[in-house]
Amino acid sequence: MATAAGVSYQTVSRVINGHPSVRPSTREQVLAAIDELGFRRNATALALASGRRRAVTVLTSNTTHHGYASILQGVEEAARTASYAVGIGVLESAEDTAVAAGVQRAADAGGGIIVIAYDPAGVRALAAVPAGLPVVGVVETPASPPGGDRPWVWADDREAAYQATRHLLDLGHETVHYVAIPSGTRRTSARTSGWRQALREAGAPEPRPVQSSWGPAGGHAAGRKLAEDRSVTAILCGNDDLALGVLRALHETGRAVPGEVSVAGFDDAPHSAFLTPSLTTVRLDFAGLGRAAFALLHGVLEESAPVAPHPVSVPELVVRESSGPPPPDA
Amino acid sequence: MATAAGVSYQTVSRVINGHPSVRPSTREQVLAAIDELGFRRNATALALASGRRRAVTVLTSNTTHHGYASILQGVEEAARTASYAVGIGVLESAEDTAVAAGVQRAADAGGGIIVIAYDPAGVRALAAVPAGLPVVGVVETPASPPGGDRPWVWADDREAAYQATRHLLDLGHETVHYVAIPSGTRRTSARTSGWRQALREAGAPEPRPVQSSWGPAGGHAAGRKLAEDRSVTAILCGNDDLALGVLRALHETGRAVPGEVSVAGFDDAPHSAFLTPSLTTVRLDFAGLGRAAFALLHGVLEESAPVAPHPVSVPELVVRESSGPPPPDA
DNA sequence: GCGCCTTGTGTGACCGGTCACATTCATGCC
DNA sequence: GGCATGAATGTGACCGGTCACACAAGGCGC
Repeated sequence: MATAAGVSYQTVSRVINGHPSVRPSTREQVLAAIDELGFRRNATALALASGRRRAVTVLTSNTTHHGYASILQGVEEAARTASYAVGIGVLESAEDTAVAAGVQRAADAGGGIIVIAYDPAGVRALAAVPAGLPVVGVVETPASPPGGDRPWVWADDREAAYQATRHLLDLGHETVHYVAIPSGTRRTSARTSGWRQALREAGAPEPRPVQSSWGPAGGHAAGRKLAEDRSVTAILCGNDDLALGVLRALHETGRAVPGEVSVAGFDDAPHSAFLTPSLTTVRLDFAGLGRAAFALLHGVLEESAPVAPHPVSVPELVVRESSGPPPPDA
Repeated sequence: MATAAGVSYQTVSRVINGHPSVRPSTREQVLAAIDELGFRRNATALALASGRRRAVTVLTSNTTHHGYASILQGVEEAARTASYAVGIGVLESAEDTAVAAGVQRAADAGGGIIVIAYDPAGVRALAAVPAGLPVVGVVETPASPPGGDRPWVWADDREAAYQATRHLLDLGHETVHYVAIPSGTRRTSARTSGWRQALREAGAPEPRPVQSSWGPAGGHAAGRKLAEDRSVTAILCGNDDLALGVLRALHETGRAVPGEVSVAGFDDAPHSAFLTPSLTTVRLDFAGLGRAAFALLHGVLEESAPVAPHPVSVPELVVRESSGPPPPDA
């Protein structure tokens, strides 16, 4: 474009990049030509020449889970505002080769990487990102995970679990059972430890957490098991999908919610408010988390970018119909 | 890398691209060097030089809806297999400027574009893609929409709606009311017309569809309205989220499902099987749709790629608890 | 034994930008 | 008036590859 329309060639570059020493009249000429020809600078060439890619790749094991999808949406929103392209890589499994392949792909894409490190695949991927690459992890627990020294953002899952458990205990339940999502690390998950802390503080017995999966099917299985135990009056679930399965299992076994058993979830998925009974849960701002992750990464990539101390979104307990006092005879 | 390790420079390129005339011994040398140095060809440089980007950008108005997220996951899966990078662009709204900006971003990314054109924003985006750019639309209705001549894939929504409506009519309902998702086009949506066709064939009265939104809140509002009308005994919803809201509204107004009113959804979202009552719905293979979209785009981008006549996934009716015969006195 | 075709490899230009440096020109100061 | 100074612009190299050639060596036919 340059030469033909305006007068020079490098000057175009200067105009685009807002270089100060360009005569106003020249600038306008170039601008006019740009406008007329509908010129857009080639992102690929720019990336090659400058070495920077203005792109971020989100690495995750799944795009359909509510939390993950919301984080992705948050990242995209922030990236769009900053004129960054957003790429996505799905980790096929937690196997080393699959994880390595995923990281490779993200690295090949150039730009920064955001890893959703809530589950085993994500945690391993975060750890597998070669040092030196700009990366931010969205983690459950901040205390140096395997991919330790990397910057991260998090929602305070521990606090959230604590709040939900407290809520149930305050209603008068003797203790609260916990159906856990798969943990990303070998160590106790933040959610589990928040739950445990609340129990300890209340001097309540600590039942063994029921390990489950991510989806409602897992919750259903766990719920069937817990339903057998008549002493169970309160169940906290690692996420709302799990809670849905538990609710269903309780229904099938004829246990009333919240009459006999109270159930609380985690995440406040969009459908949770409309279940019957509607689900008591803890709202987590995943989209905000995604935005924060991008902001942090942006700061890593460009020192000029705002490096706001990443705002830990405060979880908010949402009390609905699925929780209530324990039955009088319990 | 080249020169240092092996012997030449261009030869490396030949080896990588599997050019036939390279002496086996040379090839092995180069291969060894590549392996040793952990060399990976720079995707950016490749894109610049070759003009092709081996990437696909998915343009959508939302990443969190079940169907959309599943399509994205399907695209990613197929793209991963073909060593394509996957980008994502979210359309902020259906406003012309927002749509144009989204399309620009996708175009700037290079490579191909897949537009999820189920809603107004998506439909407009598909239409706004400049001719000549490789694009595939995931559409609701194939018959030349505004972005007419562009290749597309679809699930047979019409047939799906027809099946669901038939199912309810076969149970003995006099007619079936319909809660509609926002249509992408001004014309009647495929789902609506499938529903209508079933009614006509059965000689059933055709109530006016209730226009709603995408989420459960919209379904809830629609459900409240329909619940007032005691003659309503069967409701088909444009998607499972809507159905969830309807279910909730019916519960709130004391109408039994399926005792008094039957409800059917659309999509078979993961939670639908676990609702109480579990939801009768039509399963659509969104992930498969995403894979098909990519395959088609791949064919457009590389003539060598398999151009399988895109497999229209057949919708499958899943009958669960939420549908049953109408009450005897209706 | 010579020309010719085929095979393997190297060279130079180019993709569309950025960067470091050279150049031109007007200005201000002594 | 001569000269350093800074603003405005142009030039050449380069980012890391691909592509269209040129070119050397070996095998074949006559």
